Amino acid sequence: MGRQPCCDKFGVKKGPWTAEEDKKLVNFILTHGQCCWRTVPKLAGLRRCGKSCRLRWTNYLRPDLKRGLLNEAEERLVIDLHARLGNRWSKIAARLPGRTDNEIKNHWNTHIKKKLIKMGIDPVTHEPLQKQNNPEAAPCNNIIYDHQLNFNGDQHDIPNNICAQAASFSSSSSDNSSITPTESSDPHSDDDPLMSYILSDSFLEDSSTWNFPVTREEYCEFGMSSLEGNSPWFLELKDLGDDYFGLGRFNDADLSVLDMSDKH
DNA sequence: AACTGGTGCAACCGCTGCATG
DNA sequence: ACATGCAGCGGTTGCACCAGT
Repeated sequence: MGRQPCCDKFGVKKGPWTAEEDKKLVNFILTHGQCCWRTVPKLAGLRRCGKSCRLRWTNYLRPDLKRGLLNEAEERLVIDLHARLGNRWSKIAARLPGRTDNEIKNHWNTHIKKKLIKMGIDPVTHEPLQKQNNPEAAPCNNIIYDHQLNFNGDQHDIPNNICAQAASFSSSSSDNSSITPTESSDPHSDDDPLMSYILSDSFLEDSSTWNFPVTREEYCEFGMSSLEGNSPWFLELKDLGDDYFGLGRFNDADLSVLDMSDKH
């Protein structure tokens, strides 16, 4: 029958993570890699549920995370992706390197939703609000896309490599063969190479759009930008360097578990 | 200075699909 | 084939912080 239970519910700590717990989790994952969350709390010496550890790592401790508010371009990308994918936050997050589903979901609920309502757009259907009050009104699907990411225009906040790949993608895949039927049926995907590329599987498969640190030094450098200011232990960690972790560069096995390009 | 309401975000809860025995 | 566990996902909650009164 089945497997062993994930974790016993007794003695499992809940609530905000302490710096000490963060340190233990990061140390464990950098040493052993990201696998089998069920065993992580036990092996890392944490009184947490594996689920909680996974969440903490993916939403907060992961070194490739960007911190801070989404910029204007990211916000518009989220709106466009939401119009196409709905509330599938993980799918949306997969198309925004360095952003988590939780972060995007929160940003959507606290910022974008209100903005759209203010603009007279239903955040669920992406249709004008008055259209719903008056079904007779003429359709106005372009209202959102008037300000969408324009491949030839406002793309200064999108990483250069993504734009470059979008350009080559649009020239090499004129038949949109890598786009799912649902996505390719979208009336807007044809005329926006950047969106077509981002929605395509090629985007997710192309690891060059991600910049994941592979050493502890790089983790510290990389992580500093995201955790600086709100995780005092991280300063300490940076100072301790390899002495603290007792390791230098990762071996191949470590690298393989750190490759999360297919996870989000 | 104290209170109140709004806001933002981290973390939890519960469900689902897939894997496992 | 079936029961069960796990990982992942989306919805929701709780709390800290801040601005306004």
